[in-house]
Parts: sequence; structure tokens; C-alpha cells
Amino acid sequence: MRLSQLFGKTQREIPADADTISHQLMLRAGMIRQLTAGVYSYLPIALRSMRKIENIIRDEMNKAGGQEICMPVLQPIELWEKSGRGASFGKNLFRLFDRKERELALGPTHEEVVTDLVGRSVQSYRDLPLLLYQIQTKFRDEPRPRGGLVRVREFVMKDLYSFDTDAEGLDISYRKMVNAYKNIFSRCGLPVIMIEADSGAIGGKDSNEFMAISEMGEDEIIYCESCGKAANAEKARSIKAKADNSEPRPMEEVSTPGCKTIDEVCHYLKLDPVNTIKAVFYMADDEFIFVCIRGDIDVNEVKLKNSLHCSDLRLATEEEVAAAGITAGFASPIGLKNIKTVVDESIASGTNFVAGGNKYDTHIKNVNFPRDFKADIIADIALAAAGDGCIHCGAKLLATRGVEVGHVFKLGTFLSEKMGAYYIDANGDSKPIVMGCYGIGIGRLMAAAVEINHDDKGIIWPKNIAPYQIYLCPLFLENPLVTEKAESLYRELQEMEMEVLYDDRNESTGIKFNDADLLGIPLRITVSPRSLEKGCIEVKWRSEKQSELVALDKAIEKIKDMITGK
RNA sequence: CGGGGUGUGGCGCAGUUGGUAGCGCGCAGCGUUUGGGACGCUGAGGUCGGAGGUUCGAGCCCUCUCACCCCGACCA
Repeated sequence: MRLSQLFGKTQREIPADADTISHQLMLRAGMIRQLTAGVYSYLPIALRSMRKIENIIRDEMNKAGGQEICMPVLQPIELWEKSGRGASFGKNLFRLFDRKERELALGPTHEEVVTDLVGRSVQSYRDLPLLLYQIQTKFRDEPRPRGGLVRVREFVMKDLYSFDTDAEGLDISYRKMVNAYKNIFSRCGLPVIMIEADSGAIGGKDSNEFMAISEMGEDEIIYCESCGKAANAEKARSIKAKADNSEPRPMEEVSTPGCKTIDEVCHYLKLDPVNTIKAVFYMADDEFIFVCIRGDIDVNEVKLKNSLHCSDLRLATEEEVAAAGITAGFASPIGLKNIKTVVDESIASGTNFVAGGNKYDTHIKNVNFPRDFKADIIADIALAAAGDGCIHCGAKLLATRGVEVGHVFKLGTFLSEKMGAYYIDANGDSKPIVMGCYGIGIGRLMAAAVEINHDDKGIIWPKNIAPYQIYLCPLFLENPLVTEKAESLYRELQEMEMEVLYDDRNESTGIKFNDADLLGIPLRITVSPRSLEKGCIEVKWRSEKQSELVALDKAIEKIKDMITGK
């Protein structure tokens, strides 16, 4: 490709509304253009990289036994009503009406369609297992798109669905996918870690995310350096500091004037937060929920939501708290009536806590569970934090951030039962197909790769997903020798099917080198009068500082070796 | 949905007490240049996000509205 003809100019200025590195670099490199919030056009450079990624994914999916299909983006709303997930997707589902006023959705994912499809065609256990995938555009009306391609409303995703006769079969499919995913990310030059993840309200047992470690990532990862276990903070469990565990003593009211927060109470009574009970109030599908957790621990709302089996969870407003008859700042679980109470396990494992007195300026000492108050639900709803103990090996946990580039789920039979996807087993019995689903966001993967592989000059593409392999950069084009040599190199490299971006623009050296660095093509070849005088050209890896002189007659061979060998 | 911010040429920005819309980059032409975003001259390009209002006069003041960005909420 001749750079003079490439659609998508580089630009020097950083666009004002991009503040993640990958977004800035992709805009400056002329790769993407935003149309509206969370919706982008992909220009040739970006598309080439995405096609590379897609083809790596295709290759690994096919190797794992996947068959590629293509399913509709436009989906009848009935399908979503049938699965019951229209409600749980809620406003994230793009909805529209056709001319007959029939309601449709733009697919945010394809479990419904694929389950319907497979349910209609699979009849026997002999038809299973089955691995079907597609690389298709998804639509999700995200409340807040952000970070360039990191979170968007229209995006291309590879989604594979596995169909097995039983849980053992699902385990095998799942392992195949995990293995394929590891290969994919490794081939894309993107270091990822696989972590335990929450499967959401609908998922089955197991779920893992593949995270690219990056400060701009949206997810917090809690991990253990000593045993290597890692989990999304939404899911992570940890060993918390020990609370008092002495013999329960009788309750005792104490005056705590103006002490509304745990910090104030602890300071006033000279206590450690570990020995206090914190009350937090939520609305779960419009039901008021009283949550008790130790003063030193934060509530993990995902865990709480899972333990309540609700679809909507949010903090209660001050008005709602007051309406429930609770004295804010001095709330007490003792003597609660007709309010659903969730107690964190941390409360059950300690004694003699300080809790609110349910009247102003009063707390109660020596509160013990379940002696003094009851719980409707006792569960682990604690947010794991850096510094906690690892539940596997006891070492101190660490925290970092990551971009979720892949997610695998064991769905089980929930959807197949809802959608009527059954098969006949060897005994002639009808059984629901056991499902799994496995996704990779293409654009997000590319953004993560840029985020992780760059320097202050620009992108440094991993070789396998680079839009081009070679940046052919002649200097002083008015010199006929330079032009002649560059043109012949371009021709020869193309004949060898090398991917060459040829900077045939009559620009100054600075512009050309800076664009080469910005675009981040792995190998730069410089043709200039200075090196031609020595009978040489220069080659330089984007990832390295030093260039190397290569004799003209050895050039093609050397370039070929560099591209294929390294 | 809550909080914060920004809308002026393709990009980045300035625009004073209300008085003929400017700068840098980029773009087009000509010339000089060229080993890390060169220089001179000439030129094109703007319903100042939109609507309403105040005023002799609004980019600037008032009201409403829309869009985009960031934090949070949300998020298979």
C-alpha cells in the first residue's frame, strides 16, 4: 500500500476527548473515527489489524472443532421474552419496530438465536457435542461507553457456543476453549491472565475472564503472587483480619454523641473497625434490604445481588432509609421487624461487636449474632481487598486492573430448558442440552494490544496482528536513485507477498519517521542517499533503537529472514 | 440516572466591559528545503452545537434544549 493513497491520515494533535492512550494513538494513527457515542468507523489500518486478530481466532476455533456460522443481528423480541433475558438486559437491549409494528432487538449476544437454531436441528445425542461460532457485530446500549474501543455500543465479537449431552461433556468443551483462548492471546502478542469471574445472574457454575493487565482497565483483579490464583474483585474471596472471639458478654448501651460513621465510633470508643458492625441499606427490586457487615469490610454488591437473586440492586436513598424507620448513622439490626436482613459471614465468625443503637447518639456494645438479632440470609458478601489473606495459600493478596478481552461461561441447561433445546439420549429420554458460551471482543483486544504495546512515539504492534509487516521509508525522493531503489524494493517485496506500507510521500524526514513510529509497523526499511552510497539500506525494528545497515544485494533475503524468522 | 466538564474552520485552541470572528497545525498553489513533525509568499475553508429571548447590535448576557467527554451508578 502506498501511504500517499491510504485512507486515514495521521495527525499530530491529540484529539481533546480521548484520554486513554489506545484511543489517542488509534485516532492519531488514522485508524478509527467516532460517529457517535460508542460507535466507530474502522479505517483501513485498523481493519487490517482486526482481520489479523479474527483470522487467528478463526484458526484456533477451527482447530478446537468449532464450525463457523453467521446468525442474524436482527432478532424478534419474542425470543428474548422466551428466555426471560429481555428483562435482565433491560435498557442495554436496543429495541426497534418494523413496519408492521412488530418489536425487534439488535442482538447484544446470540445465545437465544443459537439455542433456538440448535434446538430445532439437534435431535439425538449423536448430534452432540457441537461447537458453533461466529464473528459478528453486537449491539449493546451501554449506559456509558468509554475509553475509545474499550467499551462501545456497537462492536465485533467472536462468540462460540458449546452444546453437550452432560456436565462432563461441557467440562471438555470448556477446557478446549480455555486452551484455544490461551493460544489466541499468545499469538496476538497480548499477555493475559485467566481469572475467576462472576457468571452474572443467569450463568452457570464456572466462569473465567481473560484479562490484559492495564491501569486503564475497568475491572479490578485480586490476585495472589505466591500461589498464582486470581479473581475478579466481583468474585474474589479472601481471609479477613480476625475479629474478637471471646465469650459473648451481655449487651450494653453506650453513648456515642455525634458518631455516625464507623471511623467516628472507633475513634470515640477506641475500637478497631474489625469489632464493629456496619449497616448498609439497599433496594433490591423495590424491596428494602438491611445489610450487616463488619466495619472494616466493604460490601461486594455483585455477591449481594447473587445472594438475593434479584435483578436490580442499588443503594437505598436517605428517604427510603428514613421510611423504613431507621435512624441513619445509628442503625441497628437488633429488633428489626419486617425488613429483610442479610448478614455477612464475617459477623457470624466474631463476637462482642459494637453496633448501632437505633436511636441518636447511641451504640450497643457486645452485640452477638445470632443471639441478639436474626438474619434472613447469611452469605459471603464481602469485598476482597489487597492486603487480605489468600484463601488458597494464606499469602497477602494484591490488586491490579485489567481489560476483559475474553470471557468463558458454563451456562448449563438454563437456556436450553427455556428455549426448548432438548435431545434424546441413548435410553430414549429427552434431556436439555448442556451449554457453554465463549466470547472475545475483537476491537477491545486490539485496543488492549495498543494500550500495552506502545511508547511515547506511538504504537508498537505485536508482529502477528500488525496491519503491515514492513514500513518502507525512502528519504529524499527527488534523488532518482532513492526512488528507483525504493520502487524496486516495493515491487519485489510485494511479489513475495510481504505486507508493505510504502511511504511514497514527498515529506521531510522527521514527518516520515514520526509517522512510522506512530503507526508502529514492526520493521522499518530506510532507503536514503546516505546509505545507498555505501551500497546499503537500513533496517530497524520498531521495538528497538538501533538500525542496521544491509548490503543492497542481501536486502531482500535479510528482510525475509527478519519477517519470517523473528 | 447522580456529579463534573466541553461545544468557535479537518485537528488543537484564543476571543477583554456586548461593536466587522482570530491564531497554530493541517489543506491547496508557488518557491527554497529535507537523517526525527523545516521556511517564505499566496489562498480556500466558520449557520460560533441548536431554538427562543434581551439589545440599535450577541461567539460573549438570559431561558430552554441537544451532543460529546470524565467520575460514579450500570455492564454476560
